[in-house]
Amino acid sequence: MHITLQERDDETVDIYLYNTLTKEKDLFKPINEKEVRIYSCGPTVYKDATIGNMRTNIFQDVLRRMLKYNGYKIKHVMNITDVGHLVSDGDEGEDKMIKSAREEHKTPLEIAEHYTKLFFDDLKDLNIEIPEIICKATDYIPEMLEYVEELVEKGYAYETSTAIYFDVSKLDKYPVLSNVNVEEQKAGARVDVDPEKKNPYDFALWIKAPENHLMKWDSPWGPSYPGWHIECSAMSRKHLGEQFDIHTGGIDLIPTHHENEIAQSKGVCGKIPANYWIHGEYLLINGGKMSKSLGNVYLLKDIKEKGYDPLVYKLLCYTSSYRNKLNFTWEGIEASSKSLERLRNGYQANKNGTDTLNEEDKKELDRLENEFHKAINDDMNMPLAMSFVWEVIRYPKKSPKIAELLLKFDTVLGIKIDKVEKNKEIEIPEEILKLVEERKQARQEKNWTESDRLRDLIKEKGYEVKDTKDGMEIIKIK
RNA sequence: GGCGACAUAGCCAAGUGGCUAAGGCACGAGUCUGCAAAACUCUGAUCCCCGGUUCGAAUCCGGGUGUCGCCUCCA
Repeated sequence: MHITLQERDDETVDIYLYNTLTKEKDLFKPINEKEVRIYSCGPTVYKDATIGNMRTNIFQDVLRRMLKYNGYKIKHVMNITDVGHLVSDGDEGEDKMIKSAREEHKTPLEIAEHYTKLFFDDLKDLNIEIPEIICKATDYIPEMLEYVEELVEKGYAYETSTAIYFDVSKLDKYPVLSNVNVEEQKAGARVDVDPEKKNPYDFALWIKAPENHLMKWDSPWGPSYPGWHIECSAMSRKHLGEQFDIHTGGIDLIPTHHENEIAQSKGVCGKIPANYWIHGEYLLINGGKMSKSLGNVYLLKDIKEKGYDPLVYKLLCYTSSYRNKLNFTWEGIEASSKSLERLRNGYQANKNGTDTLNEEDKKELDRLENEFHKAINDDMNMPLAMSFVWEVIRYPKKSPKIAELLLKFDTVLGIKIDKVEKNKEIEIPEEILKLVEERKQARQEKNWTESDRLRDLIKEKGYEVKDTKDGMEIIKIK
């Protein structure tokens, strides 16, 4: 077996990634042989991140982990948007940060700090690796300004009384990711667009600030602030250069944010910044979209409050491809919760296993390891990959060698397969412990009627007692 | 109105022309155990409908039907 993680060797398996640019699964070849450079559009920190947001972060985490499994080093950049993301993507309305600040009676900075912290708490709960570089938009104002000035110099931008706009008609092709006919769409364009815009699809690079605007900076155009798209272009160029390997985000970012990022990049250097654009699909709630008006917005906190390990949600995400809509239901969470428990039990069984593996076993486990590898490399086919994990879990022999293999799989899965849940006993109240002790006594006396009565009584009080070969196990009923 | 996705066993879901259509959860049967739990074993689908291409299709093409998403805020 070759269960130790090592440098890329002769067992290299090709990686295929579905690329929104080509609409195909493309063979992945990084620009640099050893290091993959990734940029991910991170959160706008004006409200709680939903489990939908987290689904995107989970798929990005799997991408990182899969690449590392293949021996690559990663340079992953994620931005934190703390300015410039307006309520409407049509460059209208107020800044989300400012709106949130007003509503919560805080400063934009306080809002940003608050929600940034919550965001990272969620990542930690989900065992999501933190990107190598995290960058806040407000820390890169000079870089953004420079970028806009370059676009103005090169003739891709123009000034109106309210903003500096990008002129999409200067590009050879404007929407490159989606099939939209700009000419046809012009007729139905929004009515209340800025009449000074040259083309309906022109977007704001830099916005002139009204008198008492909370977040503004000095610029050649007076006190002003950045548009939403410029931050990603400026920060990705700063940290990853004009061209890097992979750009990720949620599927909703395609038509506006990512098209505009590409437009900016093409304007400044004539290139599409990333070779592979990977987008995660939506999470649905009970078959429909998640929205505030339907009252079905869930946070990771909600899952935790029901007593589930947050990693149950991560495992739920693995039941479907990141490119398919995934329907969130509590039934699904319960199913994944059972699965996680069984995976962890299976790991422990192997860790304590004493079977010796013969050549045939090793061959079969090698086969499963290889199948797993092929599955994750095939555009992160986690449902398929999981089927091989289960085959390893169900393997008739139990051995620490197999536990090692499962740990190797977990470098990609990140579900803490070696976690042992023993912490719950701490919370058991005195009263219950007394009943448990009485029941233990009854069992020793083989007084089964009394023993069962006490078990029922304990259950009525909200705890479940199970007899295992290592003694009694008490858990709180959800 | 424009663009797009999806439709596989009770539920979730893999599968992109050809071995007996993965896997998980639930249900049922059984082994084990004082019983229960856990663990383990066994059990289920011809792939929305119609037509076509092909020696051969869940997989390709055409036409339906249905569900959902985007174009306006959202990962």
